[in-house]
Amino acid sequence: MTDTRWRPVKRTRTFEDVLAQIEHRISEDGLTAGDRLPAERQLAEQLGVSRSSVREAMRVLETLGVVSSQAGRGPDAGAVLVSRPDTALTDLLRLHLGLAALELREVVDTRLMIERWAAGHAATARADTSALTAAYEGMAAARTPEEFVEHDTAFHCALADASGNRLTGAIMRSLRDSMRRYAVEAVERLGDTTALQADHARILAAITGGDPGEAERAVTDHLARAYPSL
Amino acid sequence: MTDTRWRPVKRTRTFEDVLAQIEHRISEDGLTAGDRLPAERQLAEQLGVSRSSVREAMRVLETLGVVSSQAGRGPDAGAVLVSRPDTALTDLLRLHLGLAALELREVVDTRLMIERWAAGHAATARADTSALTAAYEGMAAARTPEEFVEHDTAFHCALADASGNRLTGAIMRSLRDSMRRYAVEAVERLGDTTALQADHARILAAITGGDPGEAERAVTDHLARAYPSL
DNA sequence: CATCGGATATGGTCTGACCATACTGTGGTC
DNA sequence: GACCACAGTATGGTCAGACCATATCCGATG
Repeated sequence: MTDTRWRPVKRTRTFEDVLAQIEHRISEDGLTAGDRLPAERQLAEQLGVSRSSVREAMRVLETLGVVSSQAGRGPDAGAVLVSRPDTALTDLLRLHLGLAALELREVVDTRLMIERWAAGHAATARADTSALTAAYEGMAAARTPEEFVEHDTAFHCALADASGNRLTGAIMRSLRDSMRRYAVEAVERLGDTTALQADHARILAAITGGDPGEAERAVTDHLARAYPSL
Repeated sequence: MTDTRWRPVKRTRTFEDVLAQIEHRISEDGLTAGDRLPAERQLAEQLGVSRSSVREAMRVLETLGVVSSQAGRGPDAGAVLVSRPDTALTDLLRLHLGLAALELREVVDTRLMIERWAAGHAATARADTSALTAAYEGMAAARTPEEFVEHDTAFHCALADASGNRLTGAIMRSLRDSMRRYAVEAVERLGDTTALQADHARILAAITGGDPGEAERAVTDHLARAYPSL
């Protein structure tokens, strides 16, 4: 009998092959954000596959925040490499929360972890606090819970960015975005937001004062107040 | 003249509409992992779009670790809802690292943050350490750097899982996977791994002993030894 | 020189076909 | 009745070709 004993466990799908090729090009040619990928039809011909398969690969890359497609003609058109992990992370968290595969508590705990860490780092590094201050002042003018949450989100994301680590910043933004609706509920339940604002002032002061320990404590107290049930 | 003044700012693409519909169904019907989605052709007919658009939406969901497609017939075939954020996160990190949009230092810092946090929580909760012990013993038998890194990864992922937070566990696994190649290089550069193993023993002891402070210190010291340049 | 309009390149969508895969049911065989 | 072989069929995976929408480019025209 002929050799039929092995057979690969799972056939790699064509679009996965396309993905591998593109990823290989990126690392091989040292492509970075701003560079353009060949057009879909051209890529399909180069790789000897149909345009559909190329398109499915593009969709994956777009989902991962690695390319951005633009129709039309000219230097801005076509598939351009970008680096936008935020939206990808947000989609990921939102969907898995919707699937009940993640609990809100896990998200909030992770947030607490990141914020404590970021606050400590920002204080140690005496980071630039202009973005933090701006968000803090915006909060004072907020009239509705939605508005408040919006500025609150900006404050906490600025805090994460102040740590100087883009990855934690991106995770933080995604965590906030995916739980926005719960944040609004929490603020409505609390009613009064003056205490939350005072917390922010304390965090800000600790960072500008360069006191990491106090900054971490302030963040911990703040989140304990915002999510008392957790 | 007819009303042409408005025009939506950006036309939503068909597959995005499909995505929104599917996501709506998930949250509305309370679908969870294990449930099946309609077949591609059927979904296309229901939504009044082509199968290509449905397929592109499926590709997105698959990329985000939310569905898994299987050809054939029967209860296991078709698009099944799953919850596998790990692979999605891994792909995301790997690609953005390849794009030089993230630096290794940021990844390692994030890892340090998670591991300290997880070790502290695991110690506080007196978590089950059987997985940790198994990985620790596997490490002793490792002959090559690759083998060592493999068991080392298992140890650190078990550590993250021991915190009881699936999100941090998933992030940890993705961080490790996306930087595997650098980990092997680091181990090769070090040569001797006995010190690293002693660190692991110390971490393990702190957790089983229920001492969060010591657990965090042990993790910090361990990573400082493994990545001295950072 | 400025402006307008067609040519063109690009992504987005649709249709219909075919293939590979894996279960389902049917019928025959023992 | 139990078992097995095989055709049927529902599913995802891929392909080819067409058409549309959009945005630039470029040449003709004033």
